[in-house]
Amino acid sequence: MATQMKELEEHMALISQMYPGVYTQVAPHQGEPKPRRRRRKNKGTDSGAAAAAEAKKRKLSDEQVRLLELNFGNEHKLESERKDRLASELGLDPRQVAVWFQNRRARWRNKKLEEEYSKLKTVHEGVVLEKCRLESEVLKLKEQLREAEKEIQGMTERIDGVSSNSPSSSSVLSMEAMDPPPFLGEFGVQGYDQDVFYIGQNSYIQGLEWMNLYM
DNA sequence: ACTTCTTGTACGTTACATCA
DNA sequence: GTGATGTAACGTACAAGAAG
Repeated sequence: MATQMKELEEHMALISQMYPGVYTQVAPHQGEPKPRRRRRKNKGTDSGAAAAAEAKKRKLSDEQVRLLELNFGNEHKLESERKDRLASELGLDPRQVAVWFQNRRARWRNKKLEEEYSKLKTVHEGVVLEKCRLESEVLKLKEQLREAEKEIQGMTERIDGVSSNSPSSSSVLSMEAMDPPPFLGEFGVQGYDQDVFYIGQNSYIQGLEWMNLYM
């Protein structure tokens, strides 16, 4: 929970960087939140007709919303001069215009957060996929390595068998005779007959074929 | 420098309208 | 009729700037 809050704060900080002047208050409220005062209900306080008339007024007309949206599109911040001008153009109270902008900014931020979230989610899914692919590659390569080591061992044993039959050549080829074991320069081929370490080219290619699936 | 006031903002919440 | 959703409006905390 604390981590989620931290992530959210970081996210909001990011948005404030991306859209300066729109989200300016980054600092979270510290300590225990003070209890909020409950707003009393209107029901029963007014006469029925007055309440109905009041209720009718609540929703802004399509034209009012259209103009407000147009203004919001131009600039998310609302200077008092613009607020007053808009209010008189729309026949609204300046307070209503201010509230509309507040709520509109909140909706905009939420939408932005959702967009950011889905972008990050997509990236994350890609990364997870790549991780799986790399892990599978590691497994394949390990398998190849085991095969190669087995083959080397087999060949070493064959060489040993041969050398024990002809002692004159043992000093040249026996791996045990060398300490440390000759991993033979950088790639372990120097000093050996190329045929001794030959691994069929096809087996290597087959081993890499799976990679093409991802290319 | 300090306090106080004003204004604007984010955020959380409430009340109401609308729709399935 | 009812629950879900959208939104206008409100209450609160906070920051910044102006004024005294």
